[in-house]
Amino acid sequence: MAKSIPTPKAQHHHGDLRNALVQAGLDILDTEGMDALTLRKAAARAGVSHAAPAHHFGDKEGLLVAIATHGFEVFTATMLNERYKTGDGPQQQLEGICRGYLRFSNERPALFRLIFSLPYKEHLDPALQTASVNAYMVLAEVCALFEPSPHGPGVNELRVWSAVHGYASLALTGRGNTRPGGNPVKLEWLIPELTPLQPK
Amino acid sequence: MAKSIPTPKAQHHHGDLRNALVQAGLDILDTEGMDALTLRKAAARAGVSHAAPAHHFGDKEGLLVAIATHGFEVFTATMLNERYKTGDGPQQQLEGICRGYLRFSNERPALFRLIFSLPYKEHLDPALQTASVNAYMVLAEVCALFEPSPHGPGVNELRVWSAVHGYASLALTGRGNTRPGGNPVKLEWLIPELTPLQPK
DNA sequence: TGTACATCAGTGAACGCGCGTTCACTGATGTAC
DNA sequence: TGTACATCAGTGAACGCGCGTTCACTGATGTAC
Repeated sequence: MAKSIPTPKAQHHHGDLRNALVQAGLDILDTEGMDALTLRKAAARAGVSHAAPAHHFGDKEGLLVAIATHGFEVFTATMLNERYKTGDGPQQQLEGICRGYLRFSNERPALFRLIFSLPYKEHLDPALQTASVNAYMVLAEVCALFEPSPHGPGVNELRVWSAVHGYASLALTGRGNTRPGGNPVKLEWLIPELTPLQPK
Repeated sequence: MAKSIPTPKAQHHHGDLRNALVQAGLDILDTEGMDALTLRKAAARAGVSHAAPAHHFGDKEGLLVAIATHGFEVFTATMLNERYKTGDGPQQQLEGICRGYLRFSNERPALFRLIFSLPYKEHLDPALQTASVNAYMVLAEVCALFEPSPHGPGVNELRVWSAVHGYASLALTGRGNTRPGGNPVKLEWLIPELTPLQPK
């Protein structure tokens, strides 16, 4: 049995405040956007005094890093979730993760912007680094099902990534469909054509 | 002859304060970044009281729009400036404007982010709209030198734009060269291959 | 099992800061006659 | 050319705001014995 019955009254010890603050931050991003994301609002949404976040994150940057880390994890999960939906072939898998990419940027635009606004190389937070690399690995794994680019390793990944990231970014500012006619854009039009590996 | 000799002392009438404030804003963006761009700092850099900007721009949004408008014009000029540097052929022109695109994003990252962070469709400021469309027209004109995409009008533009915009954005966050080896990325690797029109 | 004590987590008040905006004002400019 | 007056552009003081951060504190938890 639990040591004490949790009452609706405020308890001094939250128990899982760190995660609660990250969740609060994600909620604020999704509902009010980046500018509204402050330590004070996150604390308020978590039901805690506004000085509490300092204990867990030190400063605001710390909270942003924690949120971005979680954001990359959600991002990775979204891509993986779409990966096999169309089929098992290399092309279907590639389309799947790109569809996941666009779904994430479309459904959680503020979070998408946040995770790609933190500088990559200088930032040494290990958890963030890991989460970021894991997201990239989803793409790299699928690209390994294709013939490597004649221009060198990683070039296929870069081409696909640039195309889908660019389209996602442009779409977020309302420039996704500047064509006169305006039929919906199909994902296949954007993804560079790669040659699947021949099974021996 | 001028009516009065301009003295180094502060004059009540600036004469060209609107442009001076836009220039001050551009300077701040280039040297200190987006977060440092405030009405008060722009006024200070223009050598004017901090309440002066309100007369010309109403509020902060107004200054941002004016800066972004100028930003689009510089962006357009940068692309045009590179357009013929490699050669007259369609492929060379296309590479040229893409090189200009990347040069602009690389040299003026904060300005680049600003012009693509203002929402496109909802924003009705006519000058900004015009400047933005003019930038797009540079790309559209060069794409007109190629066979139109079988998928419909504007699709070639969208593919090229997505690729180069995505690469530019990723490079700004330090993700432009994630490949193990790390040879410099060549522009031709990124641009989708289009078929030049056959001269009849 | 009970007690003493160290450690940890969250509180609440206070701090200074820079910000955008407002407003009555004043100095400069332009125009009518 | 000169005068009166309206209009315009920039001033400087003041306002309230929300923010991140600090700090002594208190309540809760965990541990040693």
